[in-house]
Amino acid sequence: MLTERRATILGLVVREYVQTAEPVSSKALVDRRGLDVSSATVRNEMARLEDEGYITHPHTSAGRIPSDLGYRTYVQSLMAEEPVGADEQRTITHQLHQVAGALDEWLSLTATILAGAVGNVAVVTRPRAVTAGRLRHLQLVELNPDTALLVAVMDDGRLRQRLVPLRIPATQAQLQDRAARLNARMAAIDGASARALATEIADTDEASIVRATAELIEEHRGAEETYLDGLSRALRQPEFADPDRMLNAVARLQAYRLRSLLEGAADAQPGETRVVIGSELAADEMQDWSVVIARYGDIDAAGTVAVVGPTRMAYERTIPRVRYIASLMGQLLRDMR
Amino acid sequence: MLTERRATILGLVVREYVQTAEPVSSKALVDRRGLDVSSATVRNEMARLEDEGYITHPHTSAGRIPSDLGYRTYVQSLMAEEPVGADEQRTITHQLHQVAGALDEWLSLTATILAGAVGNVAVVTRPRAVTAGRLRHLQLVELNPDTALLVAVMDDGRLRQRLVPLRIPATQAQLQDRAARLNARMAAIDGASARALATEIADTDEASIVRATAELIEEHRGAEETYLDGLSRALRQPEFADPDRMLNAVARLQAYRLRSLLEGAADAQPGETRVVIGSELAADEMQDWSVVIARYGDIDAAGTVAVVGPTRMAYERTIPRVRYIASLMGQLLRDMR
DNA sequence: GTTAGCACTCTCGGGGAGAGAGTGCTAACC
DNA sequence: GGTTAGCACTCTCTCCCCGAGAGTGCTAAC
Repeated sequence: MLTERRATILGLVVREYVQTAEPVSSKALVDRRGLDVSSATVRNEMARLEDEGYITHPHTSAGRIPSDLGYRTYVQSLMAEEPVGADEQRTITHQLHQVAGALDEWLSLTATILAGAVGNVAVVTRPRAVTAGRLRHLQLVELNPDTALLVAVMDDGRLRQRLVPLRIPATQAQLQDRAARLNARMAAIDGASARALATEIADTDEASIVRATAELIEEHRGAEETYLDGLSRALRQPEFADPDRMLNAVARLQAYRLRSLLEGAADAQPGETRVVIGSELAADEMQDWSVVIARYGDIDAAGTVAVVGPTRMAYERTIPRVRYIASLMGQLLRDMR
Repeated sequence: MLTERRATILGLVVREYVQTAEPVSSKALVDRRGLDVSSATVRNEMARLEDEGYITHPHTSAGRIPSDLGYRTYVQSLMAEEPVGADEQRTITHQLHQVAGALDEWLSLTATILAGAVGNVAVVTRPRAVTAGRLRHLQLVELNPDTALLVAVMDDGRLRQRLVPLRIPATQAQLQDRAARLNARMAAIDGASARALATEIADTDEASIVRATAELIEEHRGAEETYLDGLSRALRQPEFADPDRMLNAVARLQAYRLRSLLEGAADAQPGETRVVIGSELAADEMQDWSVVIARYGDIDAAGTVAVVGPTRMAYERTIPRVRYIASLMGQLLRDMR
């Protein structure tokens, strides 16, 4: 059972370790954290905490390090969140409004801001419709008489483009007409229906346009765009002092591998912030990592904001900042509509 | 003066050092590279080569390392390019054709392929029109009665989008008309003219659409999209065994810093491959790096392909591979039109 | 239950010492 | 005169040892 005093000590161990990255000794807690018991008492309590699995030992004569369970307990019940101060809020919103207009720049900027605020790697995914994969609108632009550029606007506001060769040359006006006709038949169509429609159409060029659209819709369903920043900052943390570990970290934070980390929050509601610590992560090779993750948006479209870093992470700072940025993004997304 | 024998020795030193990443001793050259003179003779020649600045010494009792001048001489006159074999060509073209259709995926794939082929970081930029910054076509899509999505197709085939709020609600049909009208007035317009045009227009909504278009055109002029891959592979090279150096490398290969490296080839012709070695790079902090760079495309639109890595680079492999990929991309680009 | 005291353990950094690798030079050789 | 064997010399690299220091766990006293 975690008595009040042991809980206090566990909290102090976590805080001290997060700050210094050194194993925490009983003496350090008494001296630097103002515990009013002796170091011997702390040692006894630490031994209990270790028995119960909250902290560990790198070796006999070293201080204590929180275990995943220790961090989990800390996050769940010991930690006091450090609110995002008024100044910091102002700075963040100010930075965020620098690029209003282009969604992709905005997302990449958000990753940069969040990474800066928490000193770790930040990941932001582009908002996607939950139902994602329907066409909102298509356009045809003449590039030359034999080729049209097909531009598909998807229901989440993203664009996809493809070149379509034309058997029969067409002018821009003709393409416009054709696009209008197709839009009428393909309102909010999904990939499968578009593919079915393509087979019914007699006109070769029109069929190939519809087929290309179907492909674009299907491609689009699977694609998740992620924006990442803060890698080189995060690598300065002492856990990566060893070149092998650093190399591992770089290799593992390639965008396409992040997907599995972010999946854990696919079912989270906007407003909810999740923390996944060390061994709680499904990926075996990420046992030293934690992820703080939130969804933003609403039923129409939602994306993910996350911070990824070593388990030794300032959770009390990171969690409210991820939550704050997620709520800001939700708001901005609503404003955009 | 570089006698024939000294040139041979210099070439061997470069090859051996590139392969082993260890300072090259006189004995190693005789034993492993089959020179038919004694190691003492090689030592004499090496001393001369060092006087002339082609190689250096990390310390008294260590072997020799090529200097930047040594590499330069090697690349310029000693090296025999290692051609891209038929198998390798087939593999590359096969991979490249996997994603024909979507330009951005194609570029990112190209970076991956090139990085794999040379074992270093590869960078590819999206082709841009030399005259870049003219509008090809604009489209308006209704999102809701008060907001339209402005999609601009630029003369290099890239898309830019922006939300435009509407004072007076409009239907898709009305937007279509308006787009057609504006396209007629704004054919191949550049940013400045578009901006001027905006002031002449009375209709508030139309003026704001034109203004937004002007902004998109101007944004577009400056933006260079770069695709990068191979970082974690390159970091495995022994020059990054030291964590500080590795960290530096990661920090420096952020896309936005690469721009200055690639600028050196802005005036290169497609087909030409340039090599910039160590101190020849303008950036002081990149003295240990080399860049092999080529332009691809033609007068209408051109982009850059480059490999970035330590000066100890297999130039004879890298150069032909960069050239080959660049020529392939030029070809594919032509096919797309 | 708390604490002082103390033996014990483990790490970390510094200091040789020795091995090994290479060079530069000299003198002999072809 | 170029080439080479031989050798002294230099420098690095690795291993090992040792002492200092940090911390713990336990015991006995409070």
